[in-house]
Amino acid sequence: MRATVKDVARRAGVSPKTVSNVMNGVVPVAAPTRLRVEQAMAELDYVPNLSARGLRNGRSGVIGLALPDLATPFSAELTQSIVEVAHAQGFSVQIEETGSDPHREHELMTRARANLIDGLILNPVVLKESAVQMGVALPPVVLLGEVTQQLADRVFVDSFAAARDMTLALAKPGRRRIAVLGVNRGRHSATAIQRAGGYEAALQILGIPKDESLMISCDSWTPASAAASLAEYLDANPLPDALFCFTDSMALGALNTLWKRGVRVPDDIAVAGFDDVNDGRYAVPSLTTVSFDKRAIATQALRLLTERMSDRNHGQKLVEIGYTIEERDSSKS
Amino acid sequence: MRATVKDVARRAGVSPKTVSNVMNGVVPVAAPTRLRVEQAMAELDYVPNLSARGLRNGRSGVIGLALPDLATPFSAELTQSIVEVAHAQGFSVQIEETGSDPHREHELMTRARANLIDGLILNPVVLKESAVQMGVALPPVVLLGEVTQQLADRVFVDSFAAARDMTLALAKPGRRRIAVLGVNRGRHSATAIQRAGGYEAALQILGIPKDESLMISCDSWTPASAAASLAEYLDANPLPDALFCFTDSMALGALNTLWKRGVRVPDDIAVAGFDDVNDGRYAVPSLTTVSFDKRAIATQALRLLTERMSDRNHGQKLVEIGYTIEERDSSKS
DNA sequence: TTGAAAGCGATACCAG
DNA sequence: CTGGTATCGCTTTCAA
Repeated sequence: MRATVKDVARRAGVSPKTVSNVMNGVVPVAAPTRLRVEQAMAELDYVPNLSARGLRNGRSGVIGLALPDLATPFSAELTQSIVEVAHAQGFSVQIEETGSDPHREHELMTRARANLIDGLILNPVVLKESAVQMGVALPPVVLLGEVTQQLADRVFVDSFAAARDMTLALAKPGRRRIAVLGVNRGRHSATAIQRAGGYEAALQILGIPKDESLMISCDSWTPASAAASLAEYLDANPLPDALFCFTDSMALGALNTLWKRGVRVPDDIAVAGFDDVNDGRYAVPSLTTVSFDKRAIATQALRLLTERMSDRNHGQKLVEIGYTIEERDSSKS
Repeated sequence: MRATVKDVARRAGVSPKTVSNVMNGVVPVAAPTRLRVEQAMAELDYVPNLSARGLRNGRSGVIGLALPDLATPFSAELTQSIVEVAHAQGFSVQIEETGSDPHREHELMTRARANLIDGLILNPVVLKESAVQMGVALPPVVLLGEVTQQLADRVFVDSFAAARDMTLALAKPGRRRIAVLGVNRGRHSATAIQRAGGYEAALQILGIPKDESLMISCDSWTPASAAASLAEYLDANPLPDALFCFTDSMALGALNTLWKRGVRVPDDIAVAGFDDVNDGRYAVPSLTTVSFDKRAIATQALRLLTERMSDRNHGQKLVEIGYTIEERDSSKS
């Protein structure tokens, strides 16, 4: 049977309250008393029951992290940062996968309280204003990414500007047929819309007419799906001069397809991605990409979340994270 | 203020017990009563408090997943499988990172009860018998991987045999200088020891004398570390005929280094990895690897964990997961 | 089939 | 600075 505060208190000859004081360290306790209590805790191998504490305090010390696809390297790197930052602040992280399903995104937000979590960091894909509005009593939530809505706090990279700048960077002399990979026809991924928008803005700046046939769709943002989509595309279309993939994962799949067909990168086609994951940096050739500080995202998301937890009523807070264009071998001219 | 069972009960004109019965669905409730209760729950936007339930039941419905490095694609894919399988069984997953620190591994096991979790799936790196033995009252734990100890349940791939078979597969005619990358000098990674052992066993079968200078160390199993280690190695040593990296992540880093130096894969050197991550399948060239079913690992780990939770006293259970050698372009002869 | 009341373990209030 | 006590929300005997 596990030891409780009562057991510790009895063994130390004090009251449960004193034991609690020793643990929480906020109320001062006389040194000898503290020593007796600490010894009793050690002897009994005492471990506090967090369910009980959570019930009493109304906080569990756990935050939720919900991502669309847990299998991607980007998810892994972001998760690592968030877990490490959360841990440093005394939070545990409970992880969820939404599968880009708006219904699931909504359920996670509204039922968060049931899931034993004090707050939620959510990377939504299609979450619209409506989904956030309807929940009257939302838990503290911080959104990650480009979704447009006015209620929840949010940490984001300016995908529009980044995609525009990347497109401009790809448009070296002689490279005018610039394709994008990752357009989602049908589904309304906010990220895809932003990045496609930035791409189109760049074309306008460059004076290149928009060509629908250069916008390659790819519903699942995975290497497998990207490789297949690009292969199918190249069977029916001429090789573009450059290919801007909306994620590094897709870019890696694209590189594989190009290599299989004997297309040389960057000589025959320049390739770029977005996210700057480790595997892109070590791709063959190393991948040009939009880079941003994932640790900063984690830090800011946790800051916003804790601020929201302590004051549920302040206005919406937005934090923008900067980006850089990392030109690597896949687009060197 | 959040609604409680009492509020629901009052509104439905029943007792709290009846509300509880409706939720848990085990004790039969008359249809009209159930309807009234369900309506009351909906009207009050009732969400059960899991801390209270956990306190009462002694179970939180959360399991822990502790991995050495959350940033790797392998961690991501394994996490995805475990989250999905756990979710299907009604468990949430709390994620932790050990950083390969044995002290942290031990702490997670012994303090698991404090962390609000019912059980722990742990992928240890250096956990020795001692670390498991000393905990008198361990929580339900399932270990992942090759660590040798006799107490905790475990799901594993036979790394020794897999490494042996991969080495044999690499040893095509004319390829006798087979190197390995990922040997950990100093630290005692159980996985590294197993894989190095399998490699040496294959050499013996092949009648190739072991050559210490072909065992390249690499403490951190990341692409960055692998790329750097291999570069340093190649500066001082001739190119081997084949390179067996102990993880796909390292292999990707190695491919990058080889490519930068103009070494052709597989013509000049065959390369292989271990884990079969998505990014390896789409590497340039696509990566030969040891493949195994990550979903099966998740399924079996959860089965062992739930069995252990319902019976803390049965003997140690071991489940072996099969593997296959996937020969892809990086080692085609 | 349903109701009343006890109690899981930790904490905060209020005395002393 | 420390002790008694009520309480968080839910489930579970035991009765009816």
